[in-house]
Amino acid sequence: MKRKEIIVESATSLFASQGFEATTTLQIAQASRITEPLIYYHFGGKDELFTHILSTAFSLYFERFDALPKNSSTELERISNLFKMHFQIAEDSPELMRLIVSTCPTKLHDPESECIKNYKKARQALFDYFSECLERGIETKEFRELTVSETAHVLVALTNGLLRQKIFKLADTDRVKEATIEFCRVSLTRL
Amino acid sequence: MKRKEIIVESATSLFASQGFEATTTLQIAQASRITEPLIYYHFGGKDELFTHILSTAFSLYFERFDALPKNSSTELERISNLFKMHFQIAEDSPELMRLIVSTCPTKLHDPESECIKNYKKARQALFDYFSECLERGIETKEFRELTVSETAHVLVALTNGLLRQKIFKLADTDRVKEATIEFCRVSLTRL
Amino acid sequence: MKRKEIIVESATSLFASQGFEATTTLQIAQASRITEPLIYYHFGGKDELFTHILSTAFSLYFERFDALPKNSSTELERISNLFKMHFQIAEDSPELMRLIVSTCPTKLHDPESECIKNYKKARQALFDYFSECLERGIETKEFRELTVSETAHVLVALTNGLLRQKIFKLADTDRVKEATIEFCRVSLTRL
Amino acid sequence: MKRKEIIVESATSLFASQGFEATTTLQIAQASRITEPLIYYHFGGKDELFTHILSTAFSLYFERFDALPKNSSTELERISNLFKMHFQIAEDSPELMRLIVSTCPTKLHDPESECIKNYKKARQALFDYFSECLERGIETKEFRELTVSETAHVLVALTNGLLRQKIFKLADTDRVKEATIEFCRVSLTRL
DNA sequence: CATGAATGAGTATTCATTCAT
DNA sequence: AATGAATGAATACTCATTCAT
Repeated sequence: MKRKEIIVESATSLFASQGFEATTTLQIAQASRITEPLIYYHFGGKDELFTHILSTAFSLYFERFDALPKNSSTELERISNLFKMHFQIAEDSPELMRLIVSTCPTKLHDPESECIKNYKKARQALFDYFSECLERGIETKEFRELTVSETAHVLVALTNGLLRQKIFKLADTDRVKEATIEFCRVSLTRL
Repeated sequence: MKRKEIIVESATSLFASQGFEATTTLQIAQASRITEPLIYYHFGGKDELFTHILSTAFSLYFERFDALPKNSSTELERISNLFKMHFQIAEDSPELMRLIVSTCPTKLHDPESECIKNYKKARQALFDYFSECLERGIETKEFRELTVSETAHVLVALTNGLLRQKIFKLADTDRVKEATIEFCRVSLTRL
Repeated sequence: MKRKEIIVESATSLFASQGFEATTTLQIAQASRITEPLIYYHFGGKDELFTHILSTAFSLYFERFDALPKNSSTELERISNLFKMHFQIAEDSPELMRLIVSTCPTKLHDPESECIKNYKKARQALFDYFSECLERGIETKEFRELTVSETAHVLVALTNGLLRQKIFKLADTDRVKEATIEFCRVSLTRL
Repeated sequence: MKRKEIIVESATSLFASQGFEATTTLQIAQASRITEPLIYYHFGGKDELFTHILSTAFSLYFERFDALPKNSSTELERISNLFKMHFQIAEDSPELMRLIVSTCPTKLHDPESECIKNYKKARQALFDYFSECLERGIETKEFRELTVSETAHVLVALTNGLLRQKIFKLADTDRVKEATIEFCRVSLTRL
């Protein structure tokens, strides 16, 4: 593996576990078994390195998001797909996801940061996805009558809560995944 | 207001918006219009001050939690009460709640920290509360047959997700509150 | 002597002999027998410390300039006074003068710097002083007919050249002072 | 133009405007559109590059100095020639001259440096030239009786002051040149 | 209760320089 | 002749903390 990639890996791991501020360039250098200036040579600085990693994380997230099947036999299946995708991405790239869910809030005071822009974009994508599913589901009588926007917000919150639970290993997730889908199925479908 | 209290207020605000690491004792001192040594006189240091504030935050949380009515006519109402309590506390003490939800994850690597202990304790309390409600509800046929533990985890995740949504002002929350309760009502109760 | 003053002294000496860029905060700290952060406590940084010293130097210069007797029996005496003043100030405060003549040019590319502003102000004062002397001298027939502005520029250049000669100890200055006055006397007066 | 020459040009410009210390090899490389190691390939390092440029500057200076006509009808003309030569060289090679007059003083603390050696050599040449002119002029009664050595120092100072004035564009120089020669003519020649 | 002065230990960053290719 | 990658040594500056008063 190239040294540039090693730096990214070490830094991702450190940022994810300690946060941006608590991670020093020296720690990154030592974890990568290189010297500090090389970080500057390849990435220009701590901030840029962080931004680089974060944009990788978001790219991965949006990639997975876009790869979701556009059409399914039922809207419940599409909702279920989204939940599963989140469980999966948290399993595949726990550190990158952790970076997103736990480091971004620290930077919320700067609404111009790439971090926050992507964070909001992701939230919006989630909201739009759920809204569309709900609307279509109601139209086709798959779902009961419900307030689309509000319920979409509930589902977004649920998704985020579950993602955190998984990332921070706060609960056995496999069976929770089933329960989540069942929970939503009952709530959304007519009977 | 006493200077000691002023320090606590300024520090809470700074810690909540910037995080622990990014907040300096100088910032706290300037925001409080006092000098740095006074922080040491009153609290012994930055860590102690943070711990002090955080324990206040958790005290407040557990206080509200314990103040929830033990008995209600229905278990759904008890669940509803818990949601409402979270919406309320996020409204009353946004900074303290923000401190809990966004600063604690940064400290997760140190499982011995007071922060993490309380965080897990709070999660457990939430889980136990939901578990009890679900069990009782199933017993009394108020709720349908469902897997208690898993569903409790779903409800915990939902609660956390909603709390974040409220704290970071990511959605209009009043109507989301109603939608949440309705969402759960339909999912949990028998038809 | 207070530590703050010690820092100023050491820094002046180092800046004067090595220039701004080549002088490090560590050198200043060691020469002052204090630690680096104290420089930041008292002066805010290397730049501010330099600016502080430089403004002291210019204050001293303008003070001496303003203290020159406004009226003399002859204009030649006034010109002579100005030369003597420069020889004197270079003798009394060689380091401060050295700072002005050798460090300012390095900063010429930033025309907004306090350094350059003062440098130009000093040049202008010199030019105005000589111009006035020449004008009056011509009026009273003390001096021959000559082009005031151009000759003033010559005298300014001469002053600067002499100041440098003295500061950098490039010539025995006592007798040069006499020769300078004599040189100008012959050139300016009629016969 | 060869890359080696481009480096010299860029470096000259940067050294002249910012000084030696404030100029980095990276700046030179970027200004030359080459990479840093090439500087080392061609010149061995920053110091050597600087020395190379400086010796070019002094070569140019001494060349012009030596090219001055050895004999003239009057000594005043020879003095005038020297002044004119300085005005001319400052016009032809402002950056090289600027390097000499403003960078050398920074290095004065190291009397062994090539820079200082040349600087003193140039001063001495100037002094000798003026001394010879004055001596001969007195002998031939072209000049009045005056103290040769001291007056030579005055003329050296004047030359330096004028050179600076020109280099740093502090005065309109064409008419100052005339005034300088006239100023000296009146002062030196018998009535 | 409060502060001015002071510092040890870091912290991100820069710079001249080297080396393998 | 030229460069991408890499580094040792330094550099300005920060921070939590202490202490005498």
